Amino acid sequence: MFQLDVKSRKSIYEQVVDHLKELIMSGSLAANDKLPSVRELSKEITVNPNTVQKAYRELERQGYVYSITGVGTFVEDRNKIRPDSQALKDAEAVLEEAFKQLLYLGLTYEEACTLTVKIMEERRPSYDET
Amino acid sequence: MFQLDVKSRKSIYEQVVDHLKELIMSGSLAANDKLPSVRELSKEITVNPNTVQKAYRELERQGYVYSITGVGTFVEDRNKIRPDSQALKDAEAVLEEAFKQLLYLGLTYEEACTLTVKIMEERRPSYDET
DNA sequence: ACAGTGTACTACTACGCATAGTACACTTAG
DNA sequence: CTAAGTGTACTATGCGTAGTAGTACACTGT
Repeated sequence: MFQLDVKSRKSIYEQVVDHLKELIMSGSLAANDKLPSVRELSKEITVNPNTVQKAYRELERQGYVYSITGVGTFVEDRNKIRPDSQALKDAEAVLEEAFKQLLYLGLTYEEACTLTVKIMEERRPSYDET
Repeated sequence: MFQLDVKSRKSIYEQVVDHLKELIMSGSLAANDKLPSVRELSKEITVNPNTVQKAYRELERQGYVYSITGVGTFVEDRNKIRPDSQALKDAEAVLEEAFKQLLYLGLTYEEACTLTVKIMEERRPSYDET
């Protein structure tokens, strides 16, 4: 389903959350698709079932999936996912921080902007709109 | 000198590093300015001297300051600071990740771009070039 | 009935952060 | 020279989080 990066500063469950978010928001996983069960995915990516469950719980909390006891975990309709205002603020802060880091490294303002625009351009075709 | 955010996910020494980087790269601290001593700064922001020393050591490793035993720690000429290629790659990765997070939240590509540009604009006048 | 599912615990380990304390070499001011 | 202040380098300890391991229970569908 996806690969984990052991060298990442991100914890495993965070990586799982982000990977699944990407699959959902890019349309690779359609609404009401069934995710692998906690035990199944844990075997596939060789981590503890608890770690996967923690990721699923977080995804449900944020509204990306819904779970039915005894049945499975399913993808929420991505058109129903509205930007949570607090999460958006957090994401903005991370973005601003990242941009500042470029300046701290010694790049000029113009260089940093050029680089940022380049990164945005590279993400352009990946996300189709409905 | 600056304030710490106890609620931040960032560790204290990382916050110290980033704050000092900002002061250096923005010109608030001039080349060869003396930083507070390890013990002095630790008292001011009420943290352990070891924590401040860890931050100073990291800043020296990255080339932002230089230390002289028995004398103090001083600001490096910010024009001499060249973007370290590995650090630049890391910063790019963080930036890309942050941009992706905007899309995961349900923003359209255009909305995410607009927001990013806005954040860039807000940082424009802060950094004077030499 | 049974297998598979989500869910919820406890216990344990490993690791990084931060604190606390000590020590040493060096420099500068007196 | 002496003393205070500086950077530097350790050890030890407490703490929180992540991850693993194991178990248990309620529910669903065949």
